[in-house]
Amino acid sequence: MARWQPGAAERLQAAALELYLARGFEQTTVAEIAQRVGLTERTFFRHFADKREVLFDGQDRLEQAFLDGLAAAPPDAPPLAVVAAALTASADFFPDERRRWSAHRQAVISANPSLRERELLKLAGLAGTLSEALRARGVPDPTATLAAESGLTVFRVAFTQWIAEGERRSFADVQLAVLAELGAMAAGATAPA
Amino acid sequence: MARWQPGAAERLQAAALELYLARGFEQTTVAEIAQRVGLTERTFFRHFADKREVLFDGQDRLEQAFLDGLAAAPPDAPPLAVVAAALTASADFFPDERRRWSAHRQAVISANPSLRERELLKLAGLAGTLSEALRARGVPDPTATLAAESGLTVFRVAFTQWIAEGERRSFADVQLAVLAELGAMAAGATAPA
DNA sequence: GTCTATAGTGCGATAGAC
DNA sequence: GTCTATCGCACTATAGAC
Repeated sequence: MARWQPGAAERLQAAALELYLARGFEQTTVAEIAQRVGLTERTFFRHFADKREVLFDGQDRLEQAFLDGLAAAPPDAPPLAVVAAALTASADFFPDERRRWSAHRQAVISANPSLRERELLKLAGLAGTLSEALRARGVPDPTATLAAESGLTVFRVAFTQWIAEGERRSFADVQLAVLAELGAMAAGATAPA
Repeated sequence: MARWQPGAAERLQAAALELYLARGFEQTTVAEIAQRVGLTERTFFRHFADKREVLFDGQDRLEQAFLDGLAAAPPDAPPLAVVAAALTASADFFPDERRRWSAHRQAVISANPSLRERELLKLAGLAGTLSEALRARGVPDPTATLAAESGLTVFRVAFTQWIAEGERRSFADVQLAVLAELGAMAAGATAPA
């Protein structure tokens, strides 16, 4: 028999989310999380940089999905269309089966300012990656940054709606609807009478 | 003579920014900041919730400026135009004399992820306030959220440009240029060929 | 795997302003 | 007397150093 069970990181994540949900983020100590899966505090910090980080992984894969979708867009597509392609590619990460889990995780995050901070930093990182990729395609600043940030805004708004009570549409569908709404809003403000 | 000098919070802020700039945020202890202005650690935490917060105040006044500008927009203005009015009102907070100081402060923040997190939380708070105000004007979601978030994106991009080396335009001018660029980008993506 | 610095909190005491 | 700013001390947990 193995000296330690495999999947330490995954077990720590599961235990952390449970405890954060049950008694709140601040009321949960790292020692408790580690103990629950038979590990030590020290081991927790070997896997995750800090107590918050345990809720934010898989970000790399989401980022890669964005980049893949972006790369698949036609070379001459306008910036916002390129971003839309990236967003579409990300929809695979949010199948209907994941909706409940996403809602739980989001509830924990939304309830704690320090977790909100970390979430915003991660999303800002995604926006930075996207705008960087746009610049690599030849889109100049500030257009690249504006397009990337707008894309992330669509992503966030769509995600919030997707996990809302009673929402039935797929993440992809919600995202398309929000994207259309963004276009309408921008057109409404710029269209001459 | 008074037992304590007035303006404790202001003195703590000044000392904190100096030390953060000189030796870095993490390398500076709260005890050092407090000692430098003749106060104790405990008093620092009476004025600021945590070590980061000392760099983020006056946020309330900026928020109020946004709201005032927003309230001054005509009732039938489209959402993004209302947001533009709020942005314009905020320009008073960034006169040319403040450009250098803003750049220094931003350098400290940008150099530290934990400060970036706090900054993003504050900006998200502003966006939340704006979208709330739009909803109060009768703008439905998700348009209200999209307009508010887009406005903050413009604000952030403009601010970054305003403090960039060699930039001479006023904050108001930069912001207008970015706003126009956002309109062009949105139009470019939605306009049929 | 242990040891330690530091952030941050709770409660109480003190000293001045009014 | 009340109110408020400050300080002192004990304490926990995070996070990093050794």
